[in-house]
Amino acid sequence: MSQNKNKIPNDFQRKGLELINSLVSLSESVFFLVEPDMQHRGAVVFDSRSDIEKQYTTTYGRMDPLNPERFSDTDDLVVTLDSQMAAHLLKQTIYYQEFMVPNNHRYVADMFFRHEGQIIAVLSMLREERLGNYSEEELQLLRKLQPFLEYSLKSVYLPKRHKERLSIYEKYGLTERELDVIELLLSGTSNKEIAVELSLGLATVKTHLHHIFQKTSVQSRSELVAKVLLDLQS
Amino acid sequence: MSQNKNKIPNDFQRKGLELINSLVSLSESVFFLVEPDMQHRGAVVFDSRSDIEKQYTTTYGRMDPLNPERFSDTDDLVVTLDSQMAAHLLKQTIYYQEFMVPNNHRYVADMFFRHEGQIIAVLSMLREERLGNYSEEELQLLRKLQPFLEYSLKSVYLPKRHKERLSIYEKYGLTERELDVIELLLSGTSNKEIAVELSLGLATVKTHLHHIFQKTSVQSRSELVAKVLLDLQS
DNA sequence: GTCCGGCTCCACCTTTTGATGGATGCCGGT
DNA sequence: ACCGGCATCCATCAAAAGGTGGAGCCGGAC
Repeated sequence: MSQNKNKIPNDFQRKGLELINSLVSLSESVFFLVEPDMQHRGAVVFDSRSDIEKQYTTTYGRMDPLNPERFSDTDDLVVTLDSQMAAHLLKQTIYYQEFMVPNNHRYVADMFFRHEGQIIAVLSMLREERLGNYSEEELQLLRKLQPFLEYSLKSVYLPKRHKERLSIYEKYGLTERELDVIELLLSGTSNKEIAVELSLGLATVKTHLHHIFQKTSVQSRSELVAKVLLDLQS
Repeated sequence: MSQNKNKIPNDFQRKGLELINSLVSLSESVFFLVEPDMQHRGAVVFDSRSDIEKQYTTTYGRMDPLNPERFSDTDDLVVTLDSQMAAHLLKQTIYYQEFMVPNNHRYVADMFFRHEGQIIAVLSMLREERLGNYSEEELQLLRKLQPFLEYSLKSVYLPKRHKERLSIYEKYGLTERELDVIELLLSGTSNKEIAVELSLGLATVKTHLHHIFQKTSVQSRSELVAKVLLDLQS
């Protein structure tokens, strides 16, 4: 229904999705970052129920024929599911039966973004049956879009994110993990959501948070958000 | 001990206090706005326990010989307590005995800021006995500082505050009272503190907040802070 | 090897927040 | 005179957040 219901920053991902969706018909699309350890991060979903992403992350991601781990060594810009596997074989897989069918997906194309050979982000485009498969023209268009998106991602978004983490680190001496937590916190994410996003226990999130509160001398998450957001913009 | 422990924006007040404290010796100082209904608002305290301000607001403010209500019709820039009342009389007052003595205050000078004849803010300067009374030279210095502080207050800080309220109002259609609440919320204030600051019941704060959440479509205060703060800076 | 910091998790508890469904008085417009 | 929006307040409940004092594991420093 509505555009999406996602976290506040990640503007880059949202704008990118808007662009793609304005150029090709999709029933759904997802833009996520890939950490060096291949964990997905900060998924922004366009036009979709949000629990689908959790499903994917927890259970089905590892079965995905388009899992970015399988494309680290290639230099494909855009890959369709059907190019990887014959339709009749695909339809026999658990991945197709238990994940794609229930979510009404039939055709998939993934756009990969790389840095020094490593995949750092993926823009996943999903179509239900009635939209038909991606045409060669559409794939060509997508492949032309990829370089600029990759350029922006690497020259604008990632440096900005890195700069913010660095700035917080320098000011408050937070550890890497605490920075992961505060980054999500600053976009208004709840403890439970942070736990899911970082694959942590709720207790662990609270512990990190407690340390963050001490290091920044605040008494609550909203005071923290207010304080740090003002720090960052000045 | 530490500089102060106050709410995040109010930078103007803090900077003003820093200036004053760098020029004259004070044991404590407070900068607050005065609403049209003469309620004090957004007090920023320099070097002090913070509950003193609550004490003043709830109980002793109305007895204060330097209460701004008494100076609406004057054009005094800086007024000392001793200029209003002979020392031996002052020492007999409940205000002196129950408020000033326990808080270790002896000398007071208030700097008033007016707009169209109405007092809109007060910078209150407090000294313990050992610092001695304000000298005529110090008062002259303070009277020279007043015009620039008043200029900055009226030309920079208040318009900025007004602009922010207006911008939030236009975007989300909040009511006046809801704007009061969100303003404090955005500086990381808890519900209880908001209730005290606005002289409201906790229940009322929650009600306003609930309405704000609906109008801004967020599910929690920290998400609201993140969202609105980003709105404002862009 | 030992020690320490960082990361993870746990149980237990209190406080705060948020949701719900009321109630009242006020004011301004129709 | 009535209605709607606003502001105020209430009780009750559930969920989330936060504090405390642990524990185990790891990897690097000493």
